[in-house]
Amino acid sequence: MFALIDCDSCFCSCERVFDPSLEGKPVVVLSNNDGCVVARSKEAKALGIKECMPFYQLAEKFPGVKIEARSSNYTLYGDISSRVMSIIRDSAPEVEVYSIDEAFCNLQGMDHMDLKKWGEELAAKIKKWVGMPVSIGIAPTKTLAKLAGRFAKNYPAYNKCCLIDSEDKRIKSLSISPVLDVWGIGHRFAKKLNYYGINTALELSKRSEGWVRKELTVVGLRTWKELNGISCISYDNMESKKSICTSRSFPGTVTDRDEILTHVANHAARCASKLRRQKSAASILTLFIATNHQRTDLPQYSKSINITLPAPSNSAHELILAVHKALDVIFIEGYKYKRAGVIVSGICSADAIQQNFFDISPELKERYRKISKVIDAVNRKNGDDTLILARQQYNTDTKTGKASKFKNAIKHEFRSPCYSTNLNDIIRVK
DNA sequence: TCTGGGGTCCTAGGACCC
DNA sequence: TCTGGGGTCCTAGGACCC
Repeated sequence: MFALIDCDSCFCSCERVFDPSLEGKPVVVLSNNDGCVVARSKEAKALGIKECMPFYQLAEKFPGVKIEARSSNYTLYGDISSRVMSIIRDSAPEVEVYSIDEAFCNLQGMDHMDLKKWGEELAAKIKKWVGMPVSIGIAPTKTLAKLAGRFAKNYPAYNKCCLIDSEDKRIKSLSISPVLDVWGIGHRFAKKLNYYGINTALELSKRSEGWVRKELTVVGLRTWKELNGISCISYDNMESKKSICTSRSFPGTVTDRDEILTHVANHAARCASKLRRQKSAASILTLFIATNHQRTDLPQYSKSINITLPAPSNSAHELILAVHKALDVIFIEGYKYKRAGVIVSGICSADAIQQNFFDISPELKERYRKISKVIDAVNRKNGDDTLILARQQYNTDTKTGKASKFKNAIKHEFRSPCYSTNLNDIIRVK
């Protein structure tokens, strides 16, 4: 059996942990640049606020309604999440952290227990110890556990935990679930299925294997098997990512090549730091730049390019060198750019890097490695971006001579304090 | 008139997830 | 004025190789 533990309105609940006045009110959390809604409390969902709704439209669509908005504060959410995950790890033998607000547990060897009771107690413990409300679904496959989790979330009678442990319960739950509610079926597939007269999960599960393979590819086929009780989405610890991406939209638009270079240099440095944190290195770097695709009235341009590095690397120096080369190839003067990003892939362990004869000298490599180590140590202690490479700075203040990294900085107008991780914020709150 | 079969790599895009 | 960011996996077409 698998259990899915899912935080209820995760980001909104995190905000409420430290600001109980938000309890019972419609709360939304916004994306970077306060662009659009990425999380909604139950009350906000009830109002009809849709996921990904642009923030500025809230006032137009809900005049006179008091909606509490917060800018996203990932430092806070990450810390609360790790507390929740650590309680889950103490309660189950095998835990797979699926996302910031979800974890799967493999309950193998716990068959003798009352799993419904186990789930209810775990949910109560997480609420009591961290203040985070969670819903738990338990079933023979992950896809069915996800479905059970939805029932636990939507019907208070389940007391935060829904168990699908018999054929009757499986059929019943599939028969009342629209296909769109199934994990792995998105809007496109749902529309297609509806076209063929398939509206419930049960109807999908009764189609032939060959038909599902043809219409929904091998991915859909896995979902179909899982709905039929055959577990085939295996345990994946996801500790080492296969690709790492850092990208941002610019608050306005950018036309200057050098300014874009500075942005992507920062993205590259961030990728390097993420690679070092998971003790790996990447051999391929992808750079992409794009104009604002929503502004159909403006000329559009979107381009990406792959650079194969001479040898896998996790040093900011080498990745920045690569984005510099990459940008020279794809940048075209004259467009209003809105977004740029760096993806690193071809990831291997940092201890097992295959040397390349044509790479930079081992002495230089060693210097870069030492510099990275110092950067990590300083930034761990003093906060991200305390120490950066020169290429990452936007300009130098002519009066003070100090480097500024915050030209065109991201907007976070309604950001809550980092209550649980930043000493100054903790003191201020007290 | 008549032109194979098998493979890799790259690019681009689509679909899904949170 | 104002529309996010980070992932995974799959497919299709083109270029190129033998």
